[in-house]
Amino acid sequence: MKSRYLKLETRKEEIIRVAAKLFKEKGYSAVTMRDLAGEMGIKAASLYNHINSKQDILDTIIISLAEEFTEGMRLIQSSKQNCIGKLKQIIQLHIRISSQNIYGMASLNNDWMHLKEKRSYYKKLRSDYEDDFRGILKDGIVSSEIVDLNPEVMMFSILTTLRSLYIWIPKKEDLNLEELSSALNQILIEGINK
Amino acid sequence: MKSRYLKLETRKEEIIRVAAKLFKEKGYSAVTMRDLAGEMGIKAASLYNHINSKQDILDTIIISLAEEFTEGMRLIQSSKQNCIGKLKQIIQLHIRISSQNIYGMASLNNDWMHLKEKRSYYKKLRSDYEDDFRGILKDGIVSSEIVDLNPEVMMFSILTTLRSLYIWIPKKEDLNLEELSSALNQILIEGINK
DNA sequence: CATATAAACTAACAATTGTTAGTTTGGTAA
DNA sequence: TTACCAAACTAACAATTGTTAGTTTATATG
Repeated sequence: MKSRYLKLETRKEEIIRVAAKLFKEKGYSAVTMRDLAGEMGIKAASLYNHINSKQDILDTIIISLAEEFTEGMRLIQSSKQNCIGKLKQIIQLHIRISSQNIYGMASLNNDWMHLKEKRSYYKKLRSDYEDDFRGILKDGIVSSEIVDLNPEVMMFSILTTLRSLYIWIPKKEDLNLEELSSALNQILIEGINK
Repeated sequence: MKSRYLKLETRKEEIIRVAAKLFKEKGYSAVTMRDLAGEMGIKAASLYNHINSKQDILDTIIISLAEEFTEGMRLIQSSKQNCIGKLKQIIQLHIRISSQNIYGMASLNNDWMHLKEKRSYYKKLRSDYEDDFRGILKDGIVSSEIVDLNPEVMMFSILTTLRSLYIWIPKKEDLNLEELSSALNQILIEGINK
């Protein structure tokens, strides 16, 4: 048996990574198994030695990311911080996950509707995440940490910005993640901070 | 000849409108001409009495919207206002166009990569738009109207929020556009306003 | 009535799709 | 050597794709 213990990435993981890159460029539906195989330097049929189906690749990409966000939010919720502190941690969370998985984030944002069995599970995770986010904002309003504006609009504004980081981070290699984090903290938070 | 003078919408326009709705739900690539025909209550081949190709539908949806944004920015630029005034008008512009064409905005955001001959033209329009936007922010920094933060991050934050309005507006029928406009003005502008 | 036209239809096409079956290759372990 | 196995291959499939050709239907105009 070929030893994988020293290897960083299995062949399967490599396929999923390359698939995510193609999905970002053209979207899940427009990427064919022959496109993916071509990018891997093999024939389409050979992919099936490693993966079960095209659908499976998408499921893996999206669900693993969604669960990562869920786990991140869980940790933030369980920490004893005020509203602003939690918001800053959410920004950090999005920057970290997005920068580590630029390609996958595109699928998470744009191709979740092509999930099948996993679709309702994904929607549950997303909905719970937004509920937590909204809760943090509402607490902040009650405790007068943030301005008393429609929490739905505040969440929408912050969250869509964070969800789009994957589009933007790769274009700005000169700006490091520390600077980005600092700038976003100011722009997104100070704005709603009393 | 059947009189169209009194009609609000030609059959072609109806097809394009329905197509945009389907494109929003599943993305351009995943929508088949049979899907579209089914939604119109006719057979796929019948669509071709009205439209030239599937590609043509996408081109029409995206380019007309992109040109609408370009024209809007042109008017804002030619008006004699300060930075903040222009930013508020940009917010208005996005709310107006997005609310009038919820479905088309999805294609503009997610399916532009499936343009063919029109792709470079689209990218030119978008790039020019962003240059104008950036210019307004830079002027605002020089004139001390807005805080001296990375204009790229500021533009990214505001613009991604505005570009995602189409996702969000239809879910919030209780919130009228006046309220939305007012809330966004506060959240997006006051935040960067000194 | 005769004609024209908008707008639907049926039938079919060539290409492309995801996937399967069965086979070959090359390296590793016994 | 021998056996094994991961990972590639060729060939093919049934279904689906966008689109074309030719025809029918219904309505409106002269």
